[in-house]
Amino acid sequence: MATKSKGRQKIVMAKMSKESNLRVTFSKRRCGLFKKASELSTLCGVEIAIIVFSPGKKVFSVGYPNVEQILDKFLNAQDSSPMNSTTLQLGQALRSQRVRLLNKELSELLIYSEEQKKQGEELIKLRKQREEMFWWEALVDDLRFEQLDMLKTGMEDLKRSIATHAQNLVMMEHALALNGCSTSTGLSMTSNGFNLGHECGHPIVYQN
Amino acid sequence: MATKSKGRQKIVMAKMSKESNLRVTFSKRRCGLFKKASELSTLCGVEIAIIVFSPGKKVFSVGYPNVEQILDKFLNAQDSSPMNSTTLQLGQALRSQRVRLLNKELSELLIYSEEQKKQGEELIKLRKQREEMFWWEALVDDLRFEQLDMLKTGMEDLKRSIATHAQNLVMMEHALALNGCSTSTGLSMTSNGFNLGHECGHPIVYQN
DNA sequence: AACTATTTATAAGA
DNA sequence: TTCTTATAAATAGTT
Repeated sequence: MATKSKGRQKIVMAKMSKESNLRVTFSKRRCGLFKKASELSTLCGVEIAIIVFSPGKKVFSVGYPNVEQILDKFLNAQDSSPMNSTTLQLGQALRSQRVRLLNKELSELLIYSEEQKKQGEELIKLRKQREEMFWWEALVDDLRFEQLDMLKTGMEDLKRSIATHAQNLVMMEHALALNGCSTSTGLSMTSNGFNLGHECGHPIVYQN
Repeated sequence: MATKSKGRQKIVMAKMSKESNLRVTFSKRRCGLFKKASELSTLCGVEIAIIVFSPGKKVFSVGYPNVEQILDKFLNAQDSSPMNSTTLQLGQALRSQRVRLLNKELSELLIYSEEQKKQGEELIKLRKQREEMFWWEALVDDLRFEQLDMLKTGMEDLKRSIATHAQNLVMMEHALALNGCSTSTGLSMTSNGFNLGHECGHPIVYQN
């Protein structure tokens, strides 16, 4: 009786030439691989994840207990620096590879947005996260970039001079008013206290 | 002659009880698994990544062509929204699951930093990425938070009033000088042009 | 780490 | 595709 088959034959370790053979081999070996992974996880009680892209670019994945969790652990574990175990979780996340990577990506996104000279969603999100600074940025947005450098010097001088000249300016405002100039939009309109005290010995407050 | 060994025996699929056996089995099977993955990748020309945590919590990983690249592809592939294929890569990254996740983490980090009332490294990094706004933030840093709200109103009024009052202020400076007051730190010291033109019909420039 | 009897995976053919 | 079969490969228990 002739043998029904030659049985399993040794194959060379190189990309298979026949497309049809390749596809069936991929399916068989992928199943075998996933089974081995399952067994390893069960026998040794360890976590494992596998991601495979098929010849047709479809993605297959398994994970014990699940893929996402293991990827997260892996990505964060890349930070090998030994540190105080009492450090807050957020403190750890701060230094993690993943966050550093994302900072890099964010940086690229921000540069991209700026190069495109439009305010991207990311910039807006970041602004919302820092609400106490929001108004500054809104103010800056109102000015063209070419004006900022000049404005910078002007404002810095202004900041220094306002405190020392405050009382003089109030006096001058009064003098102007006597001269018939409108003060309806002037400095003295400020209804809140206007305090630059940390550079002065004592707060100087404008009032109507 | 007695058989030297009983050979390979069938085992039950459950966590191995003997710690020593478990560790050696983990090593053997992990090697076997990685070899199978390598073969699958070579034979079928596909991308594959495996991540395993050992019983001792050490992380082992392989990837063809490399782990990070495959994880990135996998994470981004999770974003199933079909979109214009001509969209820029950065535009795609903008919408990717990974970036969204990192934005969330960054947001939490920023909130955390602010709650701790200290300027964290992340805030500083973000500042450096937006250098054209850097000086504004440095200025703000010089002021205590409680002062900011008052300063806000003051500065907004100031911005509006400076343009219309510019010439009047110059006049007043001169008047003050005549009155014997020092002008060494005054507004008129500004040596650059100081332009707030976009709110005025034409630029108004201070000069000595 | 090496050995070997067995189990398990799978290439080829139907 | 799925099933079969002969053989290659992996590995449990032992040294």
